[in-house]
Amino acid sequence: MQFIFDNCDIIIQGTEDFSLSDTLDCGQCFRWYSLDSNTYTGVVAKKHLTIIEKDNRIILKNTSKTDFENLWKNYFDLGTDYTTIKKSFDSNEILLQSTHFAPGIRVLRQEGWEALCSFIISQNNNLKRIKGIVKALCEKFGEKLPCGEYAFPSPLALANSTIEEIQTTKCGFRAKYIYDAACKVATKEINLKNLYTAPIEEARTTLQQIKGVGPKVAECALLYGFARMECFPQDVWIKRAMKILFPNGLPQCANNHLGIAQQFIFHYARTCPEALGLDKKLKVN
DNA sequence: ACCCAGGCGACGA
DNA sequence: TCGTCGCATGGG
Repeated sequence: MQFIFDNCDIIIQGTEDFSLSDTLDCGQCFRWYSLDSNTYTGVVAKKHLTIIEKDNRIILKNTSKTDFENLWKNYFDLGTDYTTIKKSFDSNEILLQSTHFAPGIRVLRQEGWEALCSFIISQNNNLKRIKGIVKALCEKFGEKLPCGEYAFPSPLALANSTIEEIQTTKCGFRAKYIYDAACKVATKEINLKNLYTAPIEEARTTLQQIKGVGPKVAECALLYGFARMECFPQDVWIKRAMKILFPNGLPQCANNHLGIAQQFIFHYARTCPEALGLDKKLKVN
């Protein structure tokens, strides 16, 4: 993978391990929208970005070398060698199929608070509604940026609001959970900075002190928001896949990259359940 | 009308 | 400790 700085654009060459649709539409993030089949736009950390994919290149439009080095390179985890990781999965047939199905998936390194809040919203919900609620939350409580887009709301902005106000975003019963998370984070009762390096069990326990955060939401927040690649969120799709495709448990070759394996399996299972025998009526609890 | 959605908390046994 | 049920809202 090579990076070329062309005026205000960043051109990424060698994109066999990076596809916008695979990465941004695989269910891990909620603030990216496709304008057409090869253009996406989104906001991360108060920065708005348009990205184009064409001719085996990915172009970050109208940004800067500073933002690329300080934000985007880390956000898209461009320093990690996915070729080697995917190769390590090849000894298992199902993992091989899942990496071949969407070879351009990369697990994003999202902001911690945004990931935590977004995955609280994700519970008993679907992707379209999650994105709609997150969008409404940003527009109501987030800082308006010069470009006209909105940043993800700070914990303090939500803690200074009320459950009733938060409910206007149509998040339903999750409003009280969002509020509790915002209060605990804003007051530093829970210090998110510790979660990057704390022992993983301690990090899980800490997050589950928040109302509405159980094992699954905590696991997602840690994986997507705090780069804890040893996490393996088990939602209904992963549970179905485990039952049918991995009845004897995950193969050992997945152990060093559980979070990445999970994302490939999740996307494969959710996108083509029939071909894999993953009937939606399959009970997993 | 009914069921489901990247679950979780409350409650009863 | 473990199973069951309700939960807000919208789409199929």
